[in-house]
Amino acid sequence: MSPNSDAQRSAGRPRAAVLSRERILEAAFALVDDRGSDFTLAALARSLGVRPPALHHYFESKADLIAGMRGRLTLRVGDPGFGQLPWYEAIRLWARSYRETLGQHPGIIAALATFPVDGEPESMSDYDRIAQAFRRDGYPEHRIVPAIIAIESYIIGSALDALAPEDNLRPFRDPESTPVLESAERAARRRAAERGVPVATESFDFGLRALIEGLRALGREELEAAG
Amino acid sequence: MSPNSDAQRSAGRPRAAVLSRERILEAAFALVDDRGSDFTLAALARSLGVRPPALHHYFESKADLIAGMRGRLTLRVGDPGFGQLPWYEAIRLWARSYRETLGQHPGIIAALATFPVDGEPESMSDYDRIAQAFRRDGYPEHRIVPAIIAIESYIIGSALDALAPEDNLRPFRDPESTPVLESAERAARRRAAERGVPVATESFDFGLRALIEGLRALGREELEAAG
DNA sequence: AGATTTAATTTAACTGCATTCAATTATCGG
DNA sequence: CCGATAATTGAATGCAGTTAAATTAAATCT
Repeated sequence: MSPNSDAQRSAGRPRAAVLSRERILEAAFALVDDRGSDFTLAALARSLGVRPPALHHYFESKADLIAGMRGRLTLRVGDPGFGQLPWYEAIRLWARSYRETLGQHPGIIAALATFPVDGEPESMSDYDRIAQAFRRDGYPEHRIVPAIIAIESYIIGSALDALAPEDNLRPFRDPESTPVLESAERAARRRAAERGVPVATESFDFGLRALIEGLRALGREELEAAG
Repeated sequence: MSPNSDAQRSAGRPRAAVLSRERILEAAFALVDDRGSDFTLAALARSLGVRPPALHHYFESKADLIAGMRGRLTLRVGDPGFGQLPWYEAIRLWARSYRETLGQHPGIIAALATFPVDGEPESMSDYDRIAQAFRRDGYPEHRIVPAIIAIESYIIGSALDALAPEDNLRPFRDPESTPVLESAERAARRRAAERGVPVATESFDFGLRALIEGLRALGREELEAAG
């Protein structure tokens, strides 16, 4: 938490190591979560009481650092029990957890979206577990991957949507020219308020339920059609 | 098309204007579509046979330029007939068109996602037309906006997913550790090949149908429950 | 224990980017 | 034809990520 005492370290190896991959990642998340400060290596180094090039000793590049952050995120999502629950229940929990994890670190979303993915080996086994659940429950083989991709796309799209400066800018919209949208939005807000949840969360949940329902229905349909 | 003859223009106003907002936007799309070349003002200026500062005469900043590109994109999506068709048919056409438009300019997706949105006034009236169709068809008022957001999130997430370097990196994945995923993916590919469409398109369409089906079902459900 | 290698930093420097400012040259309106 | 304005270039600024070399400490070897 402390911005570090700025007793300028002079050149040379310090008695005890100041940095580590872990410490850097931790500070990176703290920085990225802090709206207002921009996510630069200089700012990150400053928050660690260190000069920018020191970071390159632990991460080759900024892209490498972000890849590390991604890895940490997927670890946090975890497995809600694809082994025991039917896919459509497990994946709902998984999606909620995924979104919540992304939502806790809004700054990284754009970075994840922007920076090239270089074949995240860790998260892939997660996806295999999910695919197993679909197959076990008799989902059409050729629809398993599309279904998983659909859900992930929805999650990431929702996370990005949540990034937009929302309420700050909404008032600028001219209520005269979009009356229906306006009143529909009020209704949605009222509903979320009654439930005591943020409107974005209520909205996300509704769409998620719809998507999963639809995936179930289409899966059943194709099985019956195939006889 | 021509990369411009590089007869260095010397300082001062030229006989006829070399640039215009239109010409710059056109070149910007051409540049952003060209994978490999990165989307910098310097590169854009070069493609127009001009020095970088000249661009600032027409666009205050890069963010401003990107806002201009966004405006052009929303124009291209257009209205598939929300006035005549039921919402669930019109929105399917709209979603396809939206995604295709994004897909034609993959480079801009990340930019759109990354750069701050400053309250696009144009596209909002589109959303109002869509909301009108939902209401006309008796969709629950408080679910109209969530439904629209769900679909848009799905589209944007899908567009981003399509950005990932796909087939280039997939082979690196260890088939041993993700056998189910592997075979499911082969099945999906085979299916798409039979239909003669790109696998990403087939996958997008499946998810879109599922989402729309689910939104219809949940809408009906809530009406009956309230009924 | 001393010499050598390796590790963790800093300092200095480079490159490319968006952007700003002043200078330059042309057109346009009176 | 003269001043104002428009469209460009040239030079310069500041910040980003990165690289290379210098510096100091620890770890390893003999």
